[in-house]
Amino acid sequence: MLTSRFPLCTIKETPADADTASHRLMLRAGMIRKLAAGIYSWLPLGLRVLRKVEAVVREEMLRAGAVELLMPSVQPRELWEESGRWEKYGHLLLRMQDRKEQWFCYGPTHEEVICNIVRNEIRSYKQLPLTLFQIQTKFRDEIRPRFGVMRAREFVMKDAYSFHLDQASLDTTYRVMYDAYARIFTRLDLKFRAVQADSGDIGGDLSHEFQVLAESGEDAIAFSDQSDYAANVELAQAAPPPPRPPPSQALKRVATPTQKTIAEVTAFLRVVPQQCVKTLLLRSKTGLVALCLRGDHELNEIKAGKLPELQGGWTLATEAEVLAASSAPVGFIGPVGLPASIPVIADRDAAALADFVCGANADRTHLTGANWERDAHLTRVADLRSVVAGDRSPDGKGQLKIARGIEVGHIFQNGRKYTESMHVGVLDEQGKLQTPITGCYGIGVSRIVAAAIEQNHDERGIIWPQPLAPFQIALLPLNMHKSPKLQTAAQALHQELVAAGFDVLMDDRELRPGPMFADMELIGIPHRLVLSDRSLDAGTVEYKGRRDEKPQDIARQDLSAFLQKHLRLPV
RNA sequence: CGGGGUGUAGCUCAGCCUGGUAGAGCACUUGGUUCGGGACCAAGGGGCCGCAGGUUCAAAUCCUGUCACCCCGACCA
Repeated sequence: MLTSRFPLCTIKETPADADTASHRLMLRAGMIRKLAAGIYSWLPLGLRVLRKVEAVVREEMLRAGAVELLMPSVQPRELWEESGRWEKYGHLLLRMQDRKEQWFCYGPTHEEVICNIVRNEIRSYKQLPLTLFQIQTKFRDEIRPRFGVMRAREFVMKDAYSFHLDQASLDTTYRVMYDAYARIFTRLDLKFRAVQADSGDIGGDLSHEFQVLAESGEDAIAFSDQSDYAANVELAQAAPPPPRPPPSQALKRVATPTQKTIAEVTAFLRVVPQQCVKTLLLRSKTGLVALCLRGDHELNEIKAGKLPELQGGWTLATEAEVLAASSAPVGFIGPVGLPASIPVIADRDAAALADFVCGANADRTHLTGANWERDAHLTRVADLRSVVAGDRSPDGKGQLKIARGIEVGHIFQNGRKYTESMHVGVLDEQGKLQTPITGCYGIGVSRIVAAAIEQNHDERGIIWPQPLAPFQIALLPLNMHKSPKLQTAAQALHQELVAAGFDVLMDDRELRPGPMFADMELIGIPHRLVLSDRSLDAGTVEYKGRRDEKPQDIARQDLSAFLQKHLRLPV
């Protein structure tokens, strides 16, 4: 490919509304352009990268036994009403009407459509298990799109759905997909972790996320430094604390005239936050609920949401409700002496404390030497808190560390959630109608492009991992327009490289060397060959890897062997 | 949805307070010089100042409305 025929669209200045490295570099390198909030065009250069990701994903899905199909991006309302998600999906669903005023949505995901296909086309257990996938543009009307294509409203996703008659079959496919995902991200040269995850609104039981490790990631993941335990912090558990020691102190009231927060109380009473219990009053559908946490821990709202007492949603109690229930303002609530009608649920670590400090349910007063059972009723113990770095891993091996990640893949087992509501049925060996169980498996194809850049860039631009690079080799003949013999040599080398199967971009613009080098480094082509009259006379070609400090001269006759050795042929 | 901000040339922005013929740098075109790390000189092209009303002899500038976009939060596979 010649730069004179391939619009590079690079820009020197940093665009105003680019917040992260990948967003900035994708705009500067001319990969994408914004059309509206969270909606981007893929320019030729960006599309080449997107296609490379797709190719790897497609190849590995096919290798894993999945079958490709393509479903519509626009879907009728009726289908979504069957699953109940026309209402439930909320504002994330982009709705629209056709000329007959029939309602449609732009598909944010395709469970409904795939179930519709399977229920119409698959009749017999002999056709199962079946895994279908597509690579498709999706639209989710995110409240706040940001970071370019990382959290866009319109994005490219690979989604796969598997159908099974029994759990063992689903487990097998789930494992196959897990392995295929690991192979995909390994092939793309990304540093990633597979982590246990919350299945969220998709619903279901078992779920793993594939997180590309990056400082700018929106998710926090916890992993053991000595085992392969890894989980999203939404879900991660710490090892349970040792049993509670017996009480050794008497309960004592202390005046805390102005101290409301844990930090103020611990400073005033000269105790550590680990010896305090903080109490949160929540308003649930059925009444007030008190949750107790150790002073240095934070409530994990996803874990809390799974408590039976909080089914159907909850909010923090208002100041008035707190005052009415505990006869103390916010800041002085504690588990001792709360009305019996309020269940007290303590996090495991809070429940393991003896002789702790807590609010006294009286204005400007705290308690020291408080103990569960003796002083405070304990309805139940649960895991309620978010893990912190340094917690012991739940498998007993090592300590948890916390890193940030970009979610690029998510696999779920979702039971019969969709097949039941969508009335998918197949006949089993006995001729009995069975509702299949399903798994679903997503990969954020366009997000991977951004994630790869987050992991691979420097101050000059992108540094593509070879499998993602839009071109493998940048061929730069310096001042070629001045030298007919250089022109001839450059064209010959270009053709030779193309014939050898490499993706080559030759810069035939009449540019000075500086801008040429800068452009090729910005767009991140991993290998650079420079030809000049000087090198021609010396019978060499200059080679420099994108990460190399210095270029090296390769004898012209050795070049082919050199490249075969250092470059992988494109997929 | 709440709070804050911005809309002026392809990009980054000045001009607005204090109304009076539309600006700079970068990018682009042409000519010349330069030529291994984002050159220089000269000459050009390019803007209904987001949109709609209003005030005024006169509006990018003041007023009202509206739309879009950005940031923080809430929210969110």
